[in-house]
Amino acid sequence: MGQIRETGDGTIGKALQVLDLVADFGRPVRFAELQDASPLPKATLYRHVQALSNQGMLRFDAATQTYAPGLRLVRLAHAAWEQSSLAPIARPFVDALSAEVGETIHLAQLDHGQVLYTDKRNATKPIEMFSQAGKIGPGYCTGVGKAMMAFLPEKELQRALSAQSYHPHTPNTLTTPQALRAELETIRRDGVSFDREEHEPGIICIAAPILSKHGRAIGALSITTSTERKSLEDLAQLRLALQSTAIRIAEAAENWQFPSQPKETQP
Amino acid sequence: MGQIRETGDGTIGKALQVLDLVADFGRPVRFAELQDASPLPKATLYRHVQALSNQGMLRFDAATQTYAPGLRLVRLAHAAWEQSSLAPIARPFVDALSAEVGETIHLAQLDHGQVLYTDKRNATKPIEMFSQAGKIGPGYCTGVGKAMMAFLPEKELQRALSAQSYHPHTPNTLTTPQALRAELETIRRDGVSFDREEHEPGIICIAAPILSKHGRAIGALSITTSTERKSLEDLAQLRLALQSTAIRIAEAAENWQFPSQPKETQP
DNA sequence: TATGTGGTTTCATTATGTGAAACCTTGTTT
DNA sequence: AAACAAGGTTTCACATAATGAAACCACATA
Repeated sequence: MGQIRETGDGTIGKALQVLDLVADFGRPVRFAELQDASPLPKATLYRHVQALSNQGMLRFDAATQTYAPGLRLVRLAHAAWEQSSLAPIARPFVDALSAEVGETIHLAQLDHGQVLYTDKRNATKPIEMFSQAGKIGPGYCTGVGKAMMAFLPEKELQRALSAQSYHPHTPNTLTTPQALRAELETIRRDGVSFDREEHEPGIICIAAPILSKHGRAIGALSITTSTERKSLEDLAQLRLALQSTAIRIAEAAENWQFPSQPKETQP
Repeated sequence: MGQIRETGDGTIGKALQVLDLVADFGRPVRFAELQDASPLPKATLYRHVQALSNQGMLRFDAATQTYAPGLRLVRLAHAAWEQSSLAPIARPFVDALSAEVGETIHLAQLDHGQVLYTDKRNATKPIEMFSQAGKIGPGYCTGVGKAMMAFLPEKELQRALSAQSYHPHTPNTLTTPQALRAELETIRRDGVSFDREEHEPGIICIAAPILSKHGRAIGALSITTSTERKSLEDLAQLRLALQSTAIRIAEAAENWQFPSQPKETQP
């Protein structure tokens, strides 16, 4: 949702701000709507929208006179997903865990204090694509979000803490930075986090961070279920399976060198 | 001032060109590599790469001193995939076809003369995400590419024809615009296209365009298999299933109105 | 210590983006 | 039909912001 990103990278920053704006609408938008939502003056906005459309970053539908994010993004995201996300490395491990526990699995990474889902396995519906990957979620009330925030260096943590909305999605939602910080302390000790119906009623999960060798959270993994199917105690039983998968993903990530790395010539 | 034809859209175009460049490397790249591959002068390139990194469109890995496409793209692509691609609309139909024929299904759209895959169902491996969607392929030697090009208006067709590389991937590849144009003529009559091991030896497919009510190709659908599993004649048997699915997707797309369209909004 | 390669910053120059306002275009009201 | 309004596009004088040659820095390797 309303994602505030530092502007100030000149024209490029402004143009990308426009791109975000269109994406955040979640539906095709008319120019006038963009104008209302953007601080940029009409003419500037117009030219940027124009340039982005020319470039395929936006798609202009002549019939409805609306702009939507363009297909070029899908192409670029393919590269991003393969290179900048944990997903390709984690995939076999996630597959195995999915088969083992038979519940919904999420793989997530932190992006500017928000949770970005980069992979998913659904127990019942086997096929999930961009419809799930690329989705964003809040950090303060999801298992993966809390698991990652718990292992953030103080400076980044502060930024992340203040970037949260603390909207009370359910009675269980943590609604203050203080409460969240206390919870993160516990999570840091335990090594796992729980979502106790904090985001959606009836939905619970257990999550574990994927830690680099320096103890930084590079992602998180979760097992999600509904209160109808399982209890929090049931989920706690899966802790070992979850954590060992998370650790194995971390190891794989550490050893990961991109195919044909332009390394120094070997002796 | 009367100038030579501009290559891009000013600064925005150049920056996106840089983004493409990084993505096309397919692996993390050093600055110097980009410099070699880009016409932009060092300083300009540097600043653009800098701005894109700040903005999360690129990710700079301090350890390896390399740039890779950033996660922000994944988030944006999610929106693009949902709004600008046929995939969400086509999904249930693709599911059904996949279940019916038990072979690999591709959904593709045309993007600047190139084939952009926006969905896939694999008979054997059920899970495919960004690893497949977002991939691009050539237009002149794939079933979906030819199916879509066959229903392009002349002007766009010419551009698409001249955008092809005509690299002879196999002995069966069509290697001239003339040969391709003739083939497209046939396809336009038949309503389906075949890939007769033109892209990869042993891989064949049957594809059908997804046509708008004006006869424009808005996408294509294919059933792919290997010569070991099936023959071209076998694939031809699936023509009806394929075409009826394509038609149903086209209908669904025509009737598609984005949820809560901002039609008239004055109270 | 020299030498080279990869990366960052400077600075004068001007191309480029900027934004108020005028201007079309299309659809609606009187 | 005329008048109006809203949405969208173009103009133009101006100043910001991008440019690119070259200098500079950091850190390797010889």
